[in-house]
Amino acid sequence: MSSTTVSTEIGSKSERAYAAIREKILGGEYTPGYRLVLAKLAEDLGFSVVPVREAIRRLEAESFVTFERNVGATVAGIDPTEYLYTMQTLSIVEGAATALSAPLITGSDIARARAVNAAMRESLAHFDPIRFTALNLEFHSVLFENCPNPHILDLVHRGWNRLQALRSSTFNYVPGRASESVAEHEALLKLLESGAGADDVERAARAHRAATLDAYLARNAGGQQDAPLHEKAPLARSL
Amino acid sequence: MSSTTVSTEIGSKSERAYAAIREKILGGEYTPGYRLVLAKLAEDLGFSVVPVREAIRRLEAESFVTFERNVGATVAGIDPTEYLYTMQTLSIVEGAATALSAPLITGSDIARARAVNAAMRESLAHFDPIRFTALNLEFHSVLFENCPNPHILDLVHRGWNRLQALRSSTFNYVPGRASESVAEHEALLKLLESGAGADDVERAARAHRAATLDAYLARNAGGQQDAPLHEKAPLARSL
DNA sequence: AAGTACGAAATCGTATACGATCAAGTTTGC
DNA sequence: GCAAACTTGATCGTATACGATTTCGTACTT
Repeated sequence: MSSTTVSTEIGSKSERAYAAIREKILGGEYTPGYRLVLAKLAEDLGFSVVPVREAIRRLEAESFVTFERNVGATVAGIDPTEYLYTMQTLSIVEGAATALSAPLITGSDIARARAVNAAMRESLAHFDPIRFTALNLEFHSVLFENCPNPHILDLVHRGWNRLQALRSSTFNYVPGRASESVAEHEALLKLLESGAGADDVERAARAHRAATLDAYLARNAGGQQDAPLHEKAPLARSL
Repeated sequence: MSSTTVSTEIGSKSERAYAAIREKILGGEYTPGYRLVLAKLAEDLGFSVVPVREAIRRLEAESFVTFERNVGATVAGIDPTEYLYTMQTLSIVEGAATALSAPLITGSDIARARAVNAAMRESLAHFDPIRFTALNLEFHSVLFENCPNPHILDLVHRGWNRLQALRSSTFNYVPGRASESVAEHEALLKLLESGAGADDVERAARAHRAATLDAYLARNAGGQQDAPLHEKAPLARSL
């Protein structure tokens, strides 16, 4: 990243520290469980502890790290329950955002989404999950970014960030689900082209995400420690 | 000066500063537009500027104040557009929370809600809008607090906080709407007693909030500066 | 008289220092 | 040998100080 940040560094040090730490978490340099020590971070990043502390508190608010008083911060880990909560919440807010976007979507938007979906199918054939995940975000972005309510849009972005923080692309991988997803994308586009009502769009968008979650839950049900998730599984399907 | 850290005081100073400032905003001591100067706040509260700054940043994240670099924080004001965004977002997340709570609700929950609703009707007869607003939160809390997804519940709480920060109880007052609201509450309770499905509960909960928003929009449409809100009005009804 | 340049006051942003608190390892008493 | 109390090391929490930035008033120019 950084794309040649010119000599005049933009933003306050708190903001730069936030961005830097966030990148290192998402980039995998700081793996879940890694302890983020203020003094060490400040040393590494070249800042003082105060802006680093502010960055950490912000990352805590966005659930990238957990924070314990007088103990410190650790990178948030992969937790099946958290994954379920996040996916369910995202199914709700993203469904709403997509429905609110639908009336404003243009033909060229749909064309672009269709091109992205084609690229997804291709990346699937080449076994490139990284690219697939990136394209998946791009596809859905086209569908929800026209949402005229910035609060809802913000919640959607937070949800996607959280999924990234959970490393869901490798975490929730379920064989066969990816190709299903591509097919559902095409169905979604057809629905939008047909000028369907907001309710139908919302339902379809929710169902799409719920299907991914269900696939994950179904796989885990066959696994070993299935008690806690089974108990909450109905939540995934109820909406 | 903090030579004797009295054990009665709990939480870090940042947290206490946050709580104190938040109370003063909600209590009306700091009205919208009021400039929150770090040094002055620190003086008033008896803390140093660092924890106060942290508190301010947190309040900013929750939209209680707006913050501008090198300028400072001001208490967020009443903005019809923000009100619309907040109500619409709340209709979505609260609708979902209520629907997810519905299967877990007990008979005594419903009895309590009904009692609260009776008190609302009474406070309406005595022209006590403060009490009415407080009871309204209590009523809805009974309906959504069983939501097993803490992320969604958190979003609902943020929405209600935001409404408080906007002072919606006086801001959005529409004659006649309050009594309608009480009637809709009873209908909601009957729906829950009938064991309706999650979809129906969600729709009803959304419609209840959308009706309040609609009443506000309808009143404002007859007002003076109606252009910007009219443009966004369809959003309110679409979900 | 209006607009601009400049300077002083106000305020935020961050560095540094030190006290407070917690976890863990070590000693002591039984 | 084991448990409880103590010591120690690491880390956070906050106060204070100072530099950076913006704002606003004032004088100067046109």
